[in-house]
Amino acid sequence: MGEKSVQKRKYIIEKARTVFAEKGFKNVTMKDIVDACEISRGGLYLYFSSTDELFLSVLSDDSDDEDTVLASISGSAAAGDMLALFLKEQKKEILRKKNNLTVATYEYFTLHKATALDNPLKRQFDTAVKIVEKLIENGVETGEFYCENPLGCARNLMYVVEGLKITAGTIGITEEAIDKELMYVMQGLVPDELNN
Amino acid sequence: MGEKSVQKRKYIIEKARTVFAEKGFKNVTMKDIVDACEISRGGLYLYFSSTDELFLSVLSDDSDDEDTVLASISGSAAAGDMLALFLKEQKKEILRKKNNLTVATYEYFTLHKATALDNPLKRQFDTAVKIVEKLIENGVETGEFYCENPLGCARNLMYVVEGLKITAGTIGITEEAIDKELMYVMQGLVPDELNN
Amino acid sequence: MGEKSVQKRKYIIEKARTVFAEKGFKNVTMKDIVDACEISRGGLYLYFSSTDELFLSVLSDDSDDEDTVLASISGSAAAGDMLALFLKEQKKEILRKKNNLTVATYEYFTLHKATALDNPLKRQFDTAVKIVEKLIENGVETGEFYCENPLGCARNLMYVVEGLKITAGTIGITEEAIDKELMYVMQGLVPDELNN
Amino acid sequence: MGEKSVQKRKYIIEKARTVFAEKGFKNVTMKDIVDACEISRGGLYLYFSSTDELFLSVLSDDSDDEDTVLASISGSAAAGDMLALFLKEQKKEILRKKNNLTVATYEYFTLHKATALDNPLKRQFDTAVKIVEKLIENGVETGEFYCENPLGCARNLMYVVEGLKITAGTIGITEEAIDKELMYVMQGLVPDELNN
DNA sequence: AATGAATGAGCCTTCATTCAT
DNA sequence: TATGAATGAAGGCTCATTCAT
Repeated sequence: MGEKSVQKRKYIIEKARTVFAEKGFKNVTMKDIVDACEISRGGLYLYFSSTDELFLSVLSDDSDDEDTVLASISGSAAAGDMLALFLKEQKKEILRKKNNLTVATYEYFTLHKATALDNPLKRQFDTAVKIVEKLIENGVETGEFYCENPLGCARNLMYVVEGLKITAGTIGITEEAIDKELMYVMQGLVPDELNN
Repeated sequence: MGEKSVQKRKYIIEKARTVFAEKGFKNVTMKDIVDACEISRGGLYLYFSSTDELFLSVLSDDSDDEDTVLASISGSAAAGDMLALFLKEQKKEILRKKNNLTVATYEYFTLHKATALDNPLKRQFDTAVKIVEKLIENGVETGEFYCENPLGCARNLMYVVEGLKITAGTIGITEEAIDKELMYVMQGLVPDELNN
Repeated sequence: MGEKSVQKRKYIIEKARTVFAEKGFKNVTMKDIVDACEISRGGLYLYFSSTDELFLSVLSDDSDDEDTVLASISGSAAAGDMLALFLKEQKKEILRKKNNLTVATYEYFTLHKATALDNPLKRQFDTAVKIVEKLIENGVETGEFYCENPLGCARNLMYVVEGLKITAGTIGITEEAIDKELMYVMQGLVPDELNN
Repeated sequence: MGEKSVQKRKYIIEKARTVFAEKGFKNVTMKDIVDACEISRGGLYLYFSSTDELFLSVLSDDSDDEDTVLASISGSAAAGDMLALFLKEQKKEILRKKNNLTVATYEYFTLHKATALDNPLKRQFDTAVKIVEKLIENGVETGEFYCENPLGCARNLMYVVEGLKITAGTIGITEEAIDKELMYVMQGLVPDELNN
């Protein structure tokens, strides 16, 4: 049961991500994965015994990436710059066609009704809110931002991001529309005297 | 040919809605519908020949309801009251367990990539934005609201609503969290002197 | 169980014939018949309780026609003229697209393995052979034909006709090819001195 | 991809031939084949994805055999002997119960209306006519046969053979009747002085 | 007599999963 | 470890047949 080849496992997860991003969750068959990986059916089962397991692996691999991003943000640059950086990452995520797991993820958790605790979606959302809250608090301290309710503001921002993500994957959205929307949220944070 | 029995058609659509709400779109089979309706396989095909067709029927039946709601809002009450009413409807929609088609709808339009024109999701979103924008403008005129960019503000509100909807359907969300969030958005509209 | 309406029964049989001729036997559904007749499903069952029964009815109705043709041939004209008339009928049968039941009939009797006695196909074939034999014998008596083995010759002619029928329905055949073939058979009957 | 196992493919084709011979074409389901082969449903689909495809494979496998026969006839024996050999093959074909594809083939090409070019039925018929014509011409040269119109004669013979085939498959026919019929045709070729 | 909505058996097809090699 | 042929459960769909009106 060992890890066989960690490298191959990684390889499968990466290929699988593009497949899930393209086709959602339920629509993906083991054959899709097998074809994308150019391995044998049996070979895939050596590493993952179901699409469920594979999808969860893709997801947790994903949050590794996200953690990395969050870590890089936790530097000591100006709060405004860091928030801008964070939003730039979010925008990239919203726009990426090839690796956008949003719908697949929603599909998966609609099917599986994860409890709050083991729901990575919730974990990710909460983490992001906390980060943004911290950034805003820092900004308020340095006078870059003006905000009476950093947590509310952070939450608001993240709900907007969720709305943008799902809109992008279904209705479709232009880059300009995203910029406009994120800009709108940012401006709410800037002190009035700087806004003009 | 006729539509057989309009009543039975309605009945199937209603049962189907609860099934789609529970399981999303792709995960629903004709058999699920048949079981939910307690009719025969052949009987279902008399009315709908695929889950696609059935889902679109559920959706358009749904938007009838929505139009009614929007119509009722277009009354002549105070802008603030009307916006509150609108948000109350949205909250009901976000919370409803039994008939929440959000994820199914997103799934459907991820699969089908409708063009902007025939995408009811877009139509609904745009309509809602326009309504909210109008309400805000009215509110600004009467002095109830303060807002320099009614369209931007309306769009922001609707993205938050989308974010709340999808969150409710996947991560899960409490009524309090929704209230808090909608309240936060509303407060952004209230003139400072009234806010304190 | 009376005959309900003999007229309607006839009507259904006629419509059904064109359907069987177009689509063969197994390929025909009750709906095809119902549509062609523009009656209700239940209505059809009042007259025929299966495609089998209906097809057999079409077939025996058909042999009525054939009997009529054969009767008309049994006149007192010259043998050569009568054989020519008979072959002209056969040619019409071979060529008719709309009402050619050949393949459907073969299909039916492949499925149902009728015993020799109740096989209308055999009855028709044998009757035709007997008629042709009689005509040839008459022709030999009057000196119009030369033939040492009228039965063999008649049988040969009818096998050729069968071959032409099935060829027409599957490979396809031109009118000229049929003429050439029938002519060839006829010439074998004409005394040498008349042939030049 | 590979053809999986050539051996199994052959095996399925052979079993399928007996099924088509027994039941015709349209009447055969994938389940019939699966049962005859004693393999799984999925297993069959690994090799053939429809009865159409399978039937065409049976047919082309069949024409391999036929080509062999034709090749063996193209020897240098006496024309009469070779024609006798050819007719013996035809008789075997007409009589065989287990593998007689005649009706199925006619059914298939009634359903599919192949164009003249890709219709193997036409190809086979034309080839056979050509072979017989050649044999008759050879026989005439050596004085074995007497015939003023070898092509017409060859065509006549082959239409008779077609008639016998379809008769055997539907009405049923005895070996004696076939012998008698083929004999009759052969005698038409023998010079008068030899006939007595 | 006539209608046509409803039923359910049966065939088609796909796909997760197993297993001999 | 790795392969891919084979399996069979499950869902899609059609159609002969019934039956309440």
